[in-house]
Amino acid sequence: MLSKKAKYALKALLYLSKNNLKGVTLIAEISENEGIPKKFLEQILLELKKQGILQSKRGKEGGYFLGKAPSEIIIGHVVRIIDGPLAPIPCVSKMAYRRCDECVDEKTCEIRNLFLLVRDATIEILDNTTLSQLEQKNIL
Amino acid sequence: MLSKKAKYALKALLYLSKNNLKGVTLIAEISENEGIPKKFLEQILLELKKQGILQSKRGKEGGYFLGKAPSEIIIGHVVRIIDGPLAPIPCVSKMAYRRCDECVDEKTCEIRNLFLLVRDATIEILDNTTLSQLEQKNIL
DNA sequence: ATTAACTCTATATATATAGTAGACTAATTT
DNA sequence: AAATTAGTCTACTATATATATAGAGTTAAT
Repeated sequence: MLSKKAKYALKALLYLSKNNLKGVTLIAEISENEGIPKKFLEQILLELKKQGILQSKRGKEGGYFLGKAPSEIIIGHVVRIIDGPLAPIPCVSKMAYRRCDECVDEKTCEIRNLFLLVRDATIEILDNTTLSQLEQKNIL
Repeated sequence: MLSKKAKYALKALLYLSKNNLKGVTLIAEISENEGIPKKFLEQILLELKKQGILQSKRGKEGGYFLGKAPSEIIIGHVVRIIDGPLAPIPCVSKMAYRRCDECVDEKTCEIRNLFLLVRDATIEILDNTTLSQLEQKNIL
């Protein structure tokens, strides 16, 4: 499940990507144009900045801009920053593995082996899509 | 994300499938063997019964048993019964579609078009796996 | 000095998840 | 018929997560 927070993050990144040549962009501008609550968006952008996805300029004439090229920003990475692991259950997570309490033998757990496939399919898509590729998806 | 409830449901179905020839199985037995809280499991099995996945016999000598053959029980169906839609966002859901509040043009929404792929990949796996196939997954 | 804009921490509210409790109903055994 | 066993149903509670909101603090340009 993609949270609204993560969806907002992706919307903001798309907006920033489209406006990247113009220099910095205000949080308020993104908020208004994309319909995202401003104070909520502040937190999201700050987190993306701390993770190196974005950069910012403070004070008057300040704003946000991309921290790297759109072709270098991986969607899976962004979603993980905001929502945590992509894995549908903790026991199939690479980044935040956690054993199941009840599980006797993980290797033979049928449910785990099935949802490993789901994880792999999800990761395959999201870790192989960059922000610049995402921009192209506005046409079917 | 697969909830613990849905994982419990799948564990219970696997257990019932393995014991299907023996006749009925007690909730208490499944609970003890699979480490699932009994009263919680009651609710889960009841829901699966209402949806035709399971059948039960009440009173003394009663218990649960599969409502159809393991090869007829689709894992995607079970997960939907317990957790709701498989779609990662409501706007890509077939069974529980809901438009996004902020979305201007859904067809050109890049995020939607990307997560349609994720949905399709997930559905492809879960709707093409039956309970009998899941049983086979205990070997790698 | 003033203003604009990002930064940081705390708090609030709503919803979902996970689990518990107890009374009720049905079927079997004695 | 009574006792026992086992599923059925409804309500409740606790905790966590998601979705914000508030406000004081910091930085940089004019």
